[in-house]
Amino acid sequence: MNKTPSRFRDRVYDTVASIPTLRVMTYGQIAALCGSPRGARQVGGLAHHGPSELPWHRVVNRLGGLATGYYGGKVGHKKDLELEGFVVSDDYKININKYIFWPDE
DNA sequence: ATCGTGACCTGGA
DNA sequence: CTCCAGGCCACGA
Repeated sequence: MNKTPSRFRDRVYDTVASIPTLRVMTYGQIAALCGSPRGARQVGGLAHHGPSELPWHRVVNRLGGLATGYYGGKVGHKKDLELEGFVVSDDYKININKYIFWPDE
């Protein structure tokens, strides 16, 4: 009996895990896909306590900026992105409109 | 069980 | 792009 435990956090995990390489998704985007267009805040909260197995480094804010609370700060986030092959600006931002990814694509 | 905090977003001006 | 305010869900103590 389990009724689909598809909770918000479970969907977020699945969505983040579905992000391919060299692609990024915004918190609001994931939140909207999970059913809460205003629950972006929670996405960040899940990222803080969420499973480290997921590629949280592929998740950025709508401005393409890096996460403030990331492990090591924006610097650590920038490093992980570059390790994946991303091109991060000197302002710790990425070409969001170029790396942004939607599941429909 | 409650309370507070958090890696944010949207909309209007 | 900036500034202001409200909202959402989950986790830790």
